[in-house]
Amino acid sequence: MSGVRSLQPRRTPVQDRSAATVEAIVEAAAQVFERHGYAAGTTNRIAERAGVSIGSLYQYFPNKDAILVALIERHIEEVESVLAPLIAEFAERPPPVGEALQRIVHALLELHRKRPALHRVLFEEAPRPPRLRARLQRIFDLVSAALAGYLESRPEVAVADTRLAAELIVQSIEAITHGLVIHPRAQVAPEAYAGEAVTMLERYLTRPDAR
Amino acid sequence: MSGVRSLQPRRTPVQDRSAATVEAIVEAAAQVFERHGYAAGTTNRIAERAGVSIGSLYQYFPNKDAILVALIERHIEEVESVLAPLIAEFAERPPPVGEALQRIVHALLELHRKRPALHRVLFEEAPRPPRLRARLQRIFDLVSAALAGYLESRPEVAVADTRLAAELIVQSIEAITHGLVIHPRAQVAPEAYAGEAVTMLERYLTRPDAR
DNA sequence: TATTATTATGAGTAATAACTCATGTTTGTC
DNA sequence: GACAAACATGAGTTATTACTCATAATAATA
Repeated sequence: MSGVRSLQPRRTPVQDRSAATVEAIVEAAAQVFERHGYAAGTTNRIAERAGVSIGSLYQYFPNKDAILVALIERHIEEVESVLAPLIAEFAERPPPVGEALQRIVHALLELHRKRPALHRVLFEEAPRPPRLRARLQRIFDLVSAALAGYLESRPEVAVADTRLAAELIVQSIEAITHGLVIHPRAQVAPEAYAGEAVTMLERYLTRPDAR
Repeated sequence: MSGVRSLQPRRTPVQDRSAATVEAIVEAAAQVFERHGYAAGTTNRIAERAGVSIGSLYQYFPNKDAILVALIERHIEEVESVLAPLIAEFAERPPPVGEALQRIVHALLELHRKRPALHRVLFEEAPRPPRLRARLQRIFDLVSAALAGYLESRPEVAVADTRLAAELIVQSIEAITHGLVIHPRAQVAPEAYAGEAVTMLERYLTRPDAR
């Protein structure tokens, strides 16, 4: 469990049918982890669910962790594809703070609402290989830097340290959406909650004119 | 893995030496889970670490989950013992919002800083039995209600819905301290970060006088 | 001291699950 | 159609681990 094990595939798909096999395995893994968690999500179960023999699974994934990594990378790409256009737009035509926050929170909430149980497994229960941790860290830093730049560009923003503020906001949004989606509380509607979170962040960043 | 299994001990300690055995097992479990995680934290390892035979372990804990539950309950009691006096004091002599937030955040951060790795196992990696989930939910609701009452009592608080605000604040503090402690980022000092979080929450709750 | 209740022991069992490999099948190429 | 490369198979191996139980040691009690 502690040795350095490769996450590279044994064999890279060449023909279409093997590409389909790999895709089936990844999707099956998502469903199995979703239902059974990481520990009880056995490779045999994944293969069965994918309609593929256990041998085929190990043709393309050297071990169980490699399947997990494939799933996490998939999610990361999804997040990037959602955030990148927002960041680009905010750099070119910076909208008011309220609108910017609203759109970020909304986009992330939508994204995470799709498969909450799977998300819990990927980001809480399962072990996170170091290389992935580094990658997530890099993304976090990039997003924080972009947000800090945006905050600088807005006149209504009034905080002492935009860099620190950006880090706090990214962390807060991440933590709040995760918490909301992964550990839902019956009491509060997600929309009302998310709306209030936006209000909180907006009030933090801006002070009303003292006249 | 899905059946309803008792979490009650087989045998309740009567003599002092058996009480010491139980204590040794619980502490050993903390250390083993801390180092190896839940899945790889085997009962045999726990017994060995406790200097006790595996048979003794199963005299007092019917299964592995029961040990986990004992650890979580221990932590819950710790949290309660920290929050209860604060809540009581805030109800009697409500301090300014900034001070109240500061003290809550500081207290929770201190508490969670002690054993971050263990905390990750207890609250992210390991399965959470339903009964425990219900208990945590109840505590969350009680704390939120108390905080809402406090917010009502402070004139400088200016939010539309104190109940909603209280829920958001509790959730945010929980999420931020967990995130900070469990997934530390080298970039930012925890103190600066926590301080900024307090600022954020304070600005959210209060608006400067418009004169 | 004799008897009983409590506590401790640890080799052994049964179940599970990650992973292998020898063999068979399909596809592409000439 | 013949050959080779790619792909697929699944029974079996090996290792691990939660948990049991028959037995022994210690403490309380009469």
